[in-house]
Amino acid sequence: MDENDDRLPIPLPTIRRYPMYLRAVRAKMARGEASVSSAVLAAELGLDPVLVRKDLAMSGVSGRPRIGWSAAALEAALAAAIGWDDTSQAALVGAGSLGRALMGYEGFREQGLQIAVAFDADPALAGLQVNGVRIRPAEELPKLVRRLAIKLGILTVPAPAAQMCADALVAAGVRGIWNFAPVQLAVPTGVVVQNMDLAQSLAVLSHAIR
Amino acid sequence: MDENDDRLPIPLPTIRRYPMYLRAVRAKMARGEASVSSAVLAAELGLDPVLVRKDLAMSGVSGRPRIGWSAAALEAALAAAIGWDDTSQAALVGAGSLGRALMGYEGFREQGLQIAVAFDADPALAGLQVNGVRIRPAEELPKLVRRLAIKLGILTVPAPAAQMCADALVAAGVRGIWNFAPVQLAVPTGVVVQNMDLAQSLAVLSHAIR
DNA sequence: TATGTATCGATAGTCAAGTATCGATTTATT
DNA sequence: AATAAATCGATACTTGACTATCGATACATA
Repeated sequence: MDENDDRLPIPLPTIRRYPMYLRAVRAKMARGEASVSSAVLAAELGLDPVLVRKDLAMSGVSGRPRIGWSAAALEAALAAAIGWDDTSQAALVGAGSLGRALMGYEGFREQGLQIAVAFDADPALAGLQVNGVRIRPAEELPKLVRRLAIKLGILTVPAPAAQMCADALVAAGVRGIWNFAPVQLAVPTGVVVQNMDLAQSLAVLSHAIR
Repeated sequence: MDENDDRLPIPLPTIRRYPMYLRAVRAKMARGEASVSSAVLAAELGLDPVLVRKDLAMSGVSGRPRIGWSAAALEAALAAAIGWDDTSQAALVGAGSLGRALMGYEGFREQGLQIAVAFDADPALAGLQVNGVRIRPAEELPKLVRRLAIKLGILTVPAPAAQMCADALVAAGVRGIWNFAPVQLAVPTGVVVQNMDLAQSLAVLSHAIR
């Protein structure tokens, strides 16, 4: 199902909302409902119905007046749009407390993500197993990531080590990095970095309640 | 220092970038530099110099041509704008692996955040101590949060429990919730929710490398 | 002292996201 | 069969963030 529509590039804000829609749609399916309407989705998620329709239309499916959208079709289209339709393997670098927390997170499965390997520079951690994945010494990263053809790296190392680890991941063939370190990474074009910065989020919150 | 400027409401994207600036400025101060220029900051952070100037101007400080901005003044102004100038206490709810990882995170200190108490429904966790903070049974939440006058809640519980815990926090007087659960919380007006949704971030990444 | 240069600050312009409105379509009801 | 109601889809509008340009300022150097 890789008929990847050149309809239009989907706006980033829309992509960010897709997981919300996907969860809501899956919940409806689990309750046996075959269709969903923009009005109901909007009410549940606190959005404008028009925005919901626009977002869903970007995925390529069409709704039917008076009925809504086919839940099954939506589920498939949304998952495909965000690349969650098939499982992709990831390498986690930095098995500190945050890294191990992510390794233990069950939710990734329904997001098409599987942490296939984990690495840490600390020899004391090597050999430890979390959620069925063994932590390996950092030296094995280049060979293993390349051999497994892993395209996604999860970076949960302390800030000073982040750039070095990112370089190693890129050199091993990774195409995207999910960066939890509070550092602006420099990567070659073609490699995508998504920052998961706690500080950014916290800043918005504490500014709002100041 | 609560002369909270009615200059202009600071745009949200700007607020999100403030932590980046703040880190960069602090790094320069640590290296003994008294001034920073928009050009240098922009280059380091991968931004446009004009955008940097606009962002920094929102904080209320003025730069000097040919010199740049006073690092010390910037540091103070940025920290004040995002409410990191004085330490605020937070209550963490849900001491699972993610919750404990956050409790162990050292970086919060320089972001003016101190996790003062932690709660969990699991009696097996109650009494356990992480990073100097003891985990308490959930029943004590209402009384303790109110007694300590805590204004910020960190929600790291499983999705089904999130709304209930949010309600409890709000009832106890919390004004802002940092929500790590993949759920759209319903809260009364006046209470701010900031979602830290792993799925949103992951969606952008896996869509980009699809 | 005069000139050059790096830097800020303000104005105007562009673009994208979100909002509002209204017509089109399909099902339900009488 | 006709009418009503609910919902989608398309168009225009508004808002806000970012970008580009240019003049103003202050320090360095000759």
